[in-house]
Amino acid sequence: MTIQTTLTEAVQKAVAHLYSAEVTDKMIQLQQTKREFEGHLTLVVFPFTRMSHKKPEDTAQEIGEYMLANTSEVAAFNVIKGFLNITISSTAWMQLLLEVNSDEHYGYVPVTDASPLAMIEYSSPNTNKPLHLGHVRNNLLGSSLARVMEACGNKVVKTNIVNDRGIHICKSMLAWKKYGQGETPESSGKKGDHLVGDYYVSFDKHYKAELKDLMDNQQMTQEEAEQASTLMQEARQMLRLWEQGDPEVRALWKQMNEWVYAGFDETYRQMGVSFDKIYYESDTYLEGKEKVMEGLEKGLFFRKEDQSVWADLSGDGLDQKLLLRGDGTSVYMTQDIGTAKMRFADYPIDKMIYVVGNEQNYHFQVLSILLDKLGFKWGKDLVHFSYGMVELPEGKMKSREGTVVDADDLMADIIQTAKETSTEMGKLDECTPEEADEISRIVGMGALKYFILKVDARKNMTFNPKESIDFNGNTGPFIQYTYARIQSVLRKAAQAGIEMTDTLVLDTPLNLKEEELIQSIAKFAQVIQEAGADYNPSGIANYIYDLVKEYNQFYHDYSILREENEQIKKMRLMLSTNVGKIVKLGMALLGIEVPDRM
RNA sequence: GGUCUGGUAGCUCAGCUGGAUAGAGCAACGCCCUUCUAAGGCGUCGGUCAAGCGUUCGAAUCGCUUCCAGAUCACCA
Repeated sequence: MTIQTTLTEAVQKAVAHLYSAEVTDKMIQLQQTKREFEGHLTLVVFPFTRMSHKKPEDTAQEIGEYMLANTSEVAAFNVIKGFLNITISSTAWMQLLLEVNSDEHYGYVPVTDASPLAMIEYSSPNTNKPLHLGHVRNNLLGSSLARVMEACGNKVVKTNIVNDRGIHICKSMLAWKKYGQGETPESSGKKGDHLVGDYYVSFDKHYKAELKDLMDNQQMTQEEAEQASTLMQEARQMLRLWEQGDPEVRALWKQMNEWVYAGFDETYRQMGVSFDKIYYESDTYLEGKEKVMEGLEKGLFFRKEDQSVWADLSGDGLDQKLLLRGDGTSVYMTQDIGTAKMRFADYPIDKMIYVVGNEQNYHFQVLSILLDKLGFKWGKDLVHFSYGMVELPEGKMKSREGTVVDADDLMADIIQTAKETSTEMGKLDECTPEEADEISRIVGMGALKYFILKVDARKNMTFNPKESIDFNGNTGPFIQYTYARIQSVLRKAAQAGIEMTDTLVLDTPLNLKEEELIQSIAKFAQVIQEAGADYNPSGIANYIYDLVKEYNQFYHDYSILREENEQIKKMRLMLSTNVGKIVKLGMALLGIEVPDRM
């Protein structure tokens, strides 16, 4: 039972007793008291003036007096206008600290067999290009959300849908076949996904050259040239062969995809993300066709003259939507329906969450309606966790202009920068080279992840690869640094032979900063729930920063190990231990590691 | 044009189930390392919360209108 809920009930009792009126939880606004006033929690009494028929000040005074007399946690109160500032007793705070201290996973809701199952899809790469900055935001948000949902008491299945088929894949394959001379990741030393990506670019280059040639020398228009292009025709032919299951094409496809997956695995590992179940579009698109045909038979969809299949969503205020082309091939939507079908068969899904950029808001609106029509129980309230674009200072990333920030390069750069900075500050002087590398990795990745996750997911964000990553202020390293310092204090306490205890009785009251710190620590449970309800991890990031900043001020103002009163010293060590614990738990929800020293 | 997002300090962002004088960091300028890690702490400077109207005891927060920016409305994924 938190202090918040204790007080909420106390207020309800007070109002019932004083004014014989029922009050709902919603009407009770208990907020943290502003710094400039005395007290911990403030009750806004304006809503109760209607029941008391008295001035706000008098109402507050009466409620305050009643609570002081009847609630042991309330130590004092004062009234300013319509605000009742309540001071919680020192012993109540101490009790709360002990409670937090005794719970290794404070704030996490345990997952049981009866917990609902949430499936979270994220990443969703194409196999013809390496991952870039946009994918980084997607992966970090997705894996963080998965951890948050789990902490909120859901069974979680992390899933990935790989787009491994289509004309774009054939382009890479064709280019490799024509110009590759048997190049492999081993022979070139390139990462598999980069190697394949290079051939995708190579196709585009040759294709452009062919178009230019046709237009210049054959007097063709752009459109005619695109039709006449032998390269494009060959790519289309390759796609047809692929669909027919041609052994040679399939073998090449398999080979190149394996290279790509090996490359992706490395990127995922460095990013610290993983999946429980991976789906491939090459498996799901046929299922989608089947499901659509099923819907057609049931009369949910209709066929046009050219044999294409459509859904009429005008009843839902939307347009008609294509589900199968005239030649029977599938479109994006068909594949998503097929993927949903397979997932539904594999897991008892209660909630499906798609982590996909906001440019696809319309797509998911449609998908939700279609899945609902097709009888998926979670279709109607599927969650599209829609996040904003990552923009560069020059504007959007454009592959054609070469302004795409590659995920692997980005991570390597930031880790290198962390290493240089740490070395300059002499932080790595006493480390072995292996330790130095490990700390640099943790700090660099921490900076990157925190920078991206602290921003509200819905919003577009600006990312300056050169300047944005800072190690001071509201950053990952600042939080990691504070954590490392806490661990240092705890090590020194252990060396000094100070025993940690589970119980502690103080003969002197806590000071205000200590009480506020306990209050901030305890807020963690609420923050997790809010992040889960909003499907947005940014609140956790900002909370941890506030907590750490508050602890730093405390750390600066009060000595811990130098404190002479043994009981107070132990209490402060317990306080520090728990700040460290919350920071570690919170950062874990963001997928950020914290080092014991740095 | 329709629909959906967003607009808060020079910059990057918090705050949004309505509550007290709108907060951080960066940048700029001062101060603090003989004291538990200075990736730190303290201070100064910086705001018409895009604009207007409305709802009410009270609006950055809710509603309407306007302006600006982005996304989307494909037989692309």
